[in-house]
Amino acid sequence: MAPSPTGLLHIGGVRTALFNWLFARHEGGEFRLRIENTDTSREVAEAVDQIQESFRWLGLDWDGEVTFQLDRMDDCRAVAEQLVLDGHAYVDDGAIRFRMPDDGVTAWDDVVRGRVEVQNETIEDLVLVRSDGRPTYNFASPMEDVWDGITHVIRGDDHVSNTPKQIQIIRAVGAEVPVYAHVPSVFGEDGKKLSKRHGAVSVEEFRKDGYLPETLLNFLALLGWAPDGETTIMSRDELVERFSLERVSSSPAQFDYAKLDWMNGVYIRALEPHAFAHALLIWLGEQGYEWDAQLVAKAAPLVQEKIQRLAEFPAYAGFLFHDVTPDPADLDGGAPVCAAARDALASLEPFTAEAIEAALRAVLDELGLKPRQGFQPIRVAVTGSKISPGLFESIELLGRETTLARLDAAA
RNA sequence: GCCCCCAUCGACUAGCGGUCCAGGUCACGGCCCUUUCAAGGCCGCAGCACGGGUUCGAAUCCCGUUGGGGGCACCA
Repeated sequence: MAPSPTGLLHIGGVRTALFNWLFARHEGGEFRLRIENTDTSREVAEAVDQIQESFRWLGLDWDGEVTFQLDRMDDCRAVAEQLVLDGHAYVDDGAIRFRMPDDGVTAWDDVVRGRVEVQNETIEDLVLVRSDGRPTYNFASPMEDVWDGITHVIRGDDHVSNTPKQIQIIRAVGAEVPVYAHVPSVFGEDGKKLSKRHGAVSVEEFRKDGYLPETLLNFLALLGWAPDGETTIMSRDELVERFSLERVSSSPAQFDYAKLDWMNGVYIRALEPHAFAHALLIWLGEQGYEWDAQLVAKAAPLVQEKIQRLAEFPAYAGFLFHDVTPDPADLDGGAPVCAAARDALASLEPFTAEAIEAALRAVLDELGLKPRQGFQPIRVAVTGSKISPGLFESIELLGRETTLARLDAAA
């Protein structure tokens, strides 16, 4: 995987990285991370760290040290000078250009696209080394592939047109040409390039929105690849075990946020309760919430089946951590029930969900209210919202004192 | 403008000549369950872009049309 450090890691780039990683892990090979920073003018200072942090969070571990393209500037220059000596390149306006063949074709068997042939006459003599001495991407990249012993280059299909150029260079230096696999791009929901207006696009944004890394990997793997027609949910290990480049589709896919949400819900529900609580705690911490960990852990099971993203937790369970201000309209004439509920709960023992339910149902019976009519005002009074976790469990967690105060206020 | 690529339900896909009047998942609609919201269960809607071939037989192979995308830098 060879990102350029121009900003946050894009989700499309992650998918390309994932395919590389899955392929390497499946084959028992190595997954290498290289930063392509030859364009110093576009480099963003923190990008290198952020990219690595994103990969770490996703669990896409790379082998060996991260390499930087710019570190091999001198090596590239030396090769370019040799190519000039060999007659494969020439000096032009201070830059060094590669001499492309004028006829014939350059071809390769792309693992996802099949045989690709390009007429050499359509390829111009590309710049190897700029007049300021820095190598260009199309020169440094294949040279590094050679030096690093890269056997498989799996990248976005925007590189298809670069491939014949790189192959020519590799041949000119007498090295072995790697296997290429060009994976199609990922589009937004309008079929256009995935961009900000579609929603989250960087790994950091998905993380902030409360998606789990395993969801992202599973979802991304299915964008352009499928093991069969049935399987949808696959663990990291299963993905590694079943992945094959040959089954990567050659047609582009659209990013479906609704399906991502559904899948994240599946993963959240599959978590062990303590693991879910842990994920919640980590997320809350990252987002700057300073909520009581004990209470979060207790609240977690109440919402685990209800939310699809960790970021929904504050809206569902916030009433346990701060005051609420119910909309009077939502109380909908429920003052009498709230008053009766207050009395019923005032000295209830034990103050448990089970006992609370029994007591409140008795109240509704007395007032001749249906559950739907009676519980809703109480819910609004206690949680401040018409939508909440289970009412009785919520009340138990909230505690008697706060519950009575809120019922009083509503009454 | 010049090269190149792609094309199955709204979306992701299975299908690699007969087992497909096309299967799975999301979304959507209905019903059930139910203290709200979810979750869950059941049912449903919906597709081989179009036109020619090849073949006994095509979603699957070939050609064209249309539509979409990518590339053509001293960017990566």
